[in-house]
Amino acid sequence: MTTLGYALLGLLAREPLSGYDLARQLKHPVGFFWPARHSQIYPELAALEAAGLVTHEVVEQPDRPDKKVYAITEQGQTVVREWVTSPMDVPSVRDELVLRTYCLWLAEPDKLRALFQEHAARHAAQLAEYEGYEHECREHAPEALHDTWSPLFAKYATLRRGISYEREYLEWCNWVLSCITAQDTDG
Amino acid sequence: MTTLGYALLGLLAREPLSGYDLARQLKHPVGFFWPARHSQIYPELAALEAAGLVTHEVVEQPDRPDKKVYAITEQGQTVVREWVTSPMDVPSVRDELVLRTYCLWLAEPDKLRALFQEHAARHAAQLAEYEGYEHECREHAPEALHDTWSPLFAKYATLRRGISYEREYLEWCNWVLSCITAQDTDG
DNA sequence: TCTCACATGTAACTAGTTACATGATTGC
DNA sequence: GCAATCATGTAACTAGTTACATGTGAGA
Repeated sequence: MTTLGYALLGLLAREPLSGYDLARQLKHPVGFFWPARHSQIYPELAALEAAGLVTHEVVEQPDRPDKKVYAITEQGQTVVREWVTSPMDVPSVRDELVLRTYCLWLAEPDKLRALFQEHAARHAAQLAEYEGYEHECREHAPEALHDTWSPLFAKYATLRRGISYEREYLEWCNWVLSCITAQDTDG
Repeated sequence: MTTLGYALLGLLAREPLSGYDLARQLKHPVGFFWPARHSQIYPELAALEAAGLVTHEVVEQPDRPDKKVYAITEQGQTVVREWVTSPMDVPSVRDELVLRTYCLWLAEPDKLRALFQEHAARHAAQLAEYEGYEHECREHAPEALHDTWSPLFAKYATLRRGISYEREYLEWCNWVLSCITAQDTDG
């Protein structure tokens, strides 16, 4: 089993979805922490079905092309439930901006400032998007936030992580900017 | 050029190193944001040399096996300097713990608590390590922190990022723990 | 003698990306 | 007629991981 396989099972444990819908969810909002393209999703679904973890039925749509709607099986539910709390190896984080920061002393000051300004803007935008989702969550289902074992709380918890991650990243970008701007005339 | 190639050039822009030394640095401290194994590093060095970005000389050591010490060329310096501020596509972040969090409603409460306790401990340990490096940095070369275009400031800047990242992650783990512990009897 | 750190490589595999490929239906 | 969204697939490539492979020298 690949991690993507578990990701798909996790989504299908909430509701039956087509490959297309799964691809959409793996862009927003799940895609913020586990993105995947359709070219990876379709073969993975076939593998999950071969393993007996999901089934599909073809749903005919009058106004749109037919689709295959996948549903999780009993066995699939067992597998995903076990996975959630199974031992995890230390994840490897790769961040190209931090790598570039390690080499920042080589760069031209003006271009460097532009780079960090761009990233600050990106993270500010992402933060705003997460905060929008969080607001929706609070408005739409405030009771879910108190039921820790509801799917909605799980979504809320990932949003909290996204928000604090982006806020922290943004603050760091601004700190770097303040450092490299203070020494404007040195470069 | 791969990102690893630039990472190696960035390290060699600071000082000449052997493949073995590069591998060590790509575990600690650079490895915290761009890990790589020796099996990837040695072929990459050969590619960089073929492209004229680095050269090597064999250094004989009386007490240890001979080694190839790589040095960056003029051309290599130009390439790495350009790269630092070149346009960057939006990086894709994959975090399996956040993915699992999205599925946390499926899990057994006790096991889930254990999972988050383990991760909280990991991030606390990583935070302590970064803070140790930062302390060293401050003690050893306090003047570097005021010279934004020194290699030491660049290192310090990545450390600041590591520290705030780990602190934020740790806080989030503890927040999740407080949520799932408050509802102890529900599961 | 055995283990550890130093030192350098190759081979096989896996996950993920990019590109290729097809086709329905709606709205401009 | 053309572009956009919905819908599903395959092929080729790239980066990264795991495993295989070899050898030196120091110290216990």
